[in-house]
Amino acid sequence: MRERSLVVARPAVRSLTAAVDLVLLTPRDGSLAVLLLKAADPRARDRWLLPWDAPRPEEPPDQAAIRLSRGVLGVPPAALEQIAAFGDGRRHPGDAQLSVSFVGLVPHGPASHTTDGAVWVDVEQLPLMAPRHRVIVDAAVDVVRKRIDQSPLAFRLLPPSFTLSELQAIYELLLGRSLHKASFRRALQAAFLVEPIDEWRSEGRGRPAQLYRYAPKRRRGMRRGVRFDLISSD
Amino acid sequence: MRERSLVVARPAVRSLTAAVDLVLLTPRDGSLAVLLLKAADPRARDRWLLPWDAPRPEEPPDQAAIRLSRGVLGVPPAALEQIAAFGDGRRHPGDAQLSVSFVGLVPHGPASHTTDGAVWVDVEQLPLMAPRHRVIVDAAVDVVRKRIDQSPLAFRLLPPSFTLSELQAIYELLLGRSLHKASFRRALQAAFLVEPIDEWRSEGRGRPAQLYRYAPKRRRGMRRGVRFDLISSD
DNA sequence: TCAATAGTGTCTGTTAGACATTATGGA
DNA sequence: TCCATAATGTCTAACAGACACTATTGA
Repeated sequence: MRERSLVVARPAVRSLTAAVDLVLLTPRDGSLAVLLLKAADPRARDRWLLPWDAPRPEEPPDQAAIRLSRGVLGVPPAALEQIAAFGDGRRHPGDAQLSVSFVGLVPHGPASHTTDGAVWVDVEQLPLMAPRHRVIVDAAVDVVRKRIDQSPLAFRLLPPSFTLSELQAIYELLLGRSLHKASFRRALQAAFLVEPIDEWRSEGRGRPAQLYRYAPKRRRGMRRGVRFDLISSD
Repeated sequence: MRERSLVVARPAVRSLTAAVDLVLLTPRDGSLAVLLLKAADPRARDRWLLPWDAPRPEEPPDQAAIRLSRGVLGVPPAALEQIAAFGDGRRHPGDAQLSVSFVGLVPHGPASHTTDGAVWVDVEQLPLMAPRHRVIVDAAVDVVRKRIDQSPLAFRLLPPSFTLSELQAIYELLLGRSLHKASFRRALQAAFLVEPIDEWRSEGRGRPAQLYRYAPKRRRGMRRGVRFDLISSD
């Protein structure tokens, strides 16, 4: 078996064309929006693009993602997570063989100052895009939904002090479903994630809401038994 | 801001050196083992390596990972999941700028036939390796533990028919902790993942165990409220 | 006073985990 | 017979989700 000994021999690195593709998400009008750029050339095959670029020499991919965010928004994202590397046949706007993709979360405030040609689009109403960019956006939303209960992503979208209703709204947006108010607050208490500060905020009509701040205490003990939720049917 | 308009202009792809690195895991002696290769050159900086290679022209990274597995084991892995792309400063044995890494699961049977220079090593007792390979192995175990309850990874490590005790042992191995027998079986029943076949297997002393086969029915409804387990402390 | 939102108390069905018990083979 | 393993029944504490209720403001 010649194939098998080849592997033990010293492999040699090889070059390929690579891009860093960035999915910036922000809460907007009660739903999640992704930042898309309009192609400079109107005759371009793909009218709408994710921000992307080739990493510069010696530049790690996550640094390239941050640079992309600064380029379109002027600020780095409040949270940045790698999605995956996509290198299948699906077409990339720059025909990169490999796409290292990231998802960045952006709070609502600074999100409005974008460069020309950049628009926030509801993730449920995407326009026609390059096939690879399309799957990257879908994967980005999946990544956020899977990691939200294991990293403080939601808090990065809020100012230092916030009401529990605001926090719940962010969770509902990122998870894509509504949560039960009392259960949400009980779970929060049990997790020792937030603590109340001595301030209240009155917003229009109802009773003023107490403000909280993110103050994670030591993590709780082990999670319990195996849950077989959401098993994919292979 | 000149920086900002640069992004809207058409980026150009650029080449960089890339590798595909593969973490093959198998159950062995009651713990998880990873396949390492001994460096061909004994004066090499890194004595122990993960199987890796540059992807061939036009070859998707996952295909390169399967090719690597065939090279060292003669067979493709029973399950393959992408870990991530690592492109930070940590040193790679081939000095690749970017590592697209995969974790493959291999059942115990065929796992013994390895090429010369390939050994199975307990993941808890890793030898000195290149820094990037070290973080890739750690990330591989994390990926398996996070995806095991959302994809049928455990079943890929078992023959078509198996006892529930064998299945539980695989879960315990992959999760790295012991599970409660009655709860495990209840969860299994509730998930409609397996069905009994009309066979029993007697193994040594005790009562013979009924054999089961993997037969996932339609997935269950939504999972319930937010769980704040295992929140990382930022 | 009403409307609207914040926040809490209580009940119920589900279930994880503990424990005990039965079942069934081999030594 | 004793022992080891399989498999199941029962109890309890924890908890998600539902519902109702109180609290507190602006209109």
